[in-house]
Amino acid sequence: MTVGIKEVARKANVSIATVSRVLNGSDSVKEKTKRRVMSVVGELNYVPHAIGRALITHRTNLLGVILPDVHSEFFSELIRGIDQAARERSYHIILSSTHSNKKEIESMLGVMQGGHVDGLIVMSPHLSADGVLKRLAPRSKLVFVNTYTDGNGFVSVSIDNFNGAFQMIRHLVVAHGHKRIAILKGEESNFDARERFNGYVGALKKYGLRRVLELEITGNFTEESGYDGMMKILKLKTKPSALFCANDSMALGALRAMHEKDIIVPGEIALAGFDDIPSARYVLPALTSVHVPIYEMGTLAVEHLLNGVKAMDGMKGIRKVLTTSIVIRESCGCSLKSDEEVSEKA
Amino acid sequence: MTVGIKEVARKANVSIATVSRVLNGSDSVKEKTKRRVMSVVGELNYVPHAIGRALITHRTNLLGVILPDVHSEFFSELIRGIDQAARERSYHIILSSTHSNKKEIESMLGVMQGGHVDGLIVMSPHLSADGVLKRLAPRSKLVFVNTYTDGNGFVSVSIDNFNGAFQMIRHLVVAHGHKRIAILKGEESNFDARERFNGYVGALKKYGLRRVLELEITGNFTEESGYDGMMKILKLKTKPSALFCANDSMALGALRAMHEKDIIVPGEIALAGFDDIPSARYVLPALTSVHVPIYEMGTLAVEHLLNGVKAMDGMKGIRKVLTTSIVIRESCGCSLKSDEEVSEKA
DNA sequence: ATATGCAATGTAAACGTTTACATCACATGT
DNA sequence: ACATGTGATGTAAACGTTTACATTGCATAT
Repeated sequence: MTVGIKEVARKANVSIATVSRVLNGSDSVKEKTKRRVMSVVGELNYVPHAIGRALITHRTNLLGVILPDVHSEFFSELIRGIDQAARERSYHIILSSTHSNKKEIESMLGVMQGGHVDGLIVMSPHLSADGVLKRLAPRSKLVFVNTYTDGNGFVSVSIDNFNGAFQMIRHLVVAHGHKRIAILKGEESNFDARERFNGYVGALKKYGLRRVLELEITGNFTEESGYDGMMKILKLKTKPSALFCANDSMALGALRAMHEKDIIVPGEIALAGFDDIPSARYVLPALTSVHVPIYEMGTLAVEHLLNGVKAMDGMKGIRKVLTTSIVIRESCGCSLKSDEEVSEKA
Repeated sequence: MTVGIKEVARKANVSIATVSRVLNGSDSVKEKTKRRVMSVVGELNYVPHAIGRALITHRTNLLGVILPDVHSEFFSELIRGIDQAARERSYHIILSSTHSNKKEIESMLGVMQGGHVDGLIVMSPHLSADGVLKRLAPRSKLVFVNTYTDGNGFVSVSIDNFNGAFQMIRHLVVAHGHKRIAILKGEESNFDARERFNGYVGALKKYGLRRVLELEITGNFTEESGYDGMMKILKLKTKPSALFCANDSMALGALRAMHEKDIIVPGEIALAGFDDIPSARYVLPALTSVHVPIYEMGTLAVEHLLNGVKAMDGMKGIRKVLTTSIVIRESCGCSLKSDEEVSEKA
């Protein structure tokens, strides 16, 4: 039905080999022939058949991306980064999201082994790399994003959850003098959540504060659970003077709860989040948060996938951790203080 | 390198044809043989090579999705819907976003003609369907999302921008008695923006209000442009009593501007948006907006693509318009009124 | 015993390319 | 005139499947 290389060849009075050579910008083909072929190609509106080509070249120029059911902002930024970097190298991405369980991930890995993609980017916050990938052919090109790679020989890109949380607590302590800081953390099974919690604990320790178990509430990264968690906190006899939420969605929920109960933020309780989602700057008071370079994480993953091929073979592994930065807005109480006090760097 | 059908065949003492039949759940193959083959398949961890298969079946089980650089919430919801529906039919999607110009879209169409995908979903708010697709092979399976399909014979799914806007204006007029309603519209080239503006104009006319040119400000759907637009409005000698923004991002910007200038919302100026993004419910006052069923639009697009194949051949075309609904929150002033007054339905 | 039919399996072509190798025409050096 | 080299092009195998068609073996009917 569609026009193939043969028709082009016939119409241009050459063999299909020559047509192929022209199309692949080969070295040795006479300029005149080249022009003749190209003219026929244009005339017939011929487009090489990617599948036929892929079969013999073993390259599809497709990258697989496997994501969990991740919140919207994170999702779109990551994809944007990946897609952009991929397209610059004339790759396209084949996407599969909302994967929460092993089964689904493995099904996607099937697509991969099936030769449909040249490489794979996997984000699996609940499953460790080793756990999922026992069966994957070792030669596969693969990079993990924000995934716990317990074994070695993996390539991974992630953000520095620990330090982001650490610095935020540090800020609450040294810039504002908080001593009773609650945390709304995520689920234990979530890699990001764990690390952020560790950062919180680490900072407490570092600055001589004791952990108080009743101030450690577990949510599940949804706005809803943030609201619920805050309600629990507000029932405490001695309330915290500050609350750190392991992501912004929960912080938004907590904020809603506090509005409802007429708690003044940051006057009575200071608030800080993590992720720096767009809404963070539009709520009142504007939310102080930890900014994470999601887009960059995406582009970096692609770059590693497409450049660092040998690195994988060597069983060495690469682990790139992108640095986070805290962005100060109103909810932590900085607007209440003099500029001088606020500007505590590093 | 990887294990192929031949090795399976050899190890199971059958021909590759039989292996193929077993794998495709064919009718006639003896139960015993079937088991033997499957056991070898498991043992060798064999996965059929998708490319080889696609070459002869002419099906890749891949759907192409071409999106413009669309705002994050819309983006992720749409993808979620598409991906979900696709996976239910064991398709995967190959995604290409941030396409703003014709060139990029056509490049993606190349991938399509190249046989890599079985169908295509295209969202192109700035380019009309006819305009873009002159060159596409007519047999291609293709559905448009939120795109102006001026010609016929296209399949499209979109949201009812006109009625969403219309109803919102209607609400502002009949429930709150506004007579001087400003609009912050989007760019003329944007299909959604045009329709929403038309809805605004239509409602004005219907309720006997006159258009006032100085109340029609053009933005570009960004928060920034909403802020700027609002600043312009605030410079007017006689300000509007209400403002309708063609999307929520601009409404958020406008809200920020009003906060800054100490304008009370909705007391002095009522506000309404369009899209019902998540932030809408977290800002203060919570934003009244038009809800759009993005997820459903995605699933519907896939269903049309995969079911309504013949419909396309018939040059008839299908045009599905999803209905929108207004969601009342605080920014329009409803919380100030009695429940009775508010509950004006239909 | 031979023919007939059916169920199970095998053989080989086809899908649309790329590419190693072969061929060809021609110019150059002798 | 002949060998040789070179640049341009053609031939055919290969990639990993599916599937139309051929073949085989066996049971049943005659």
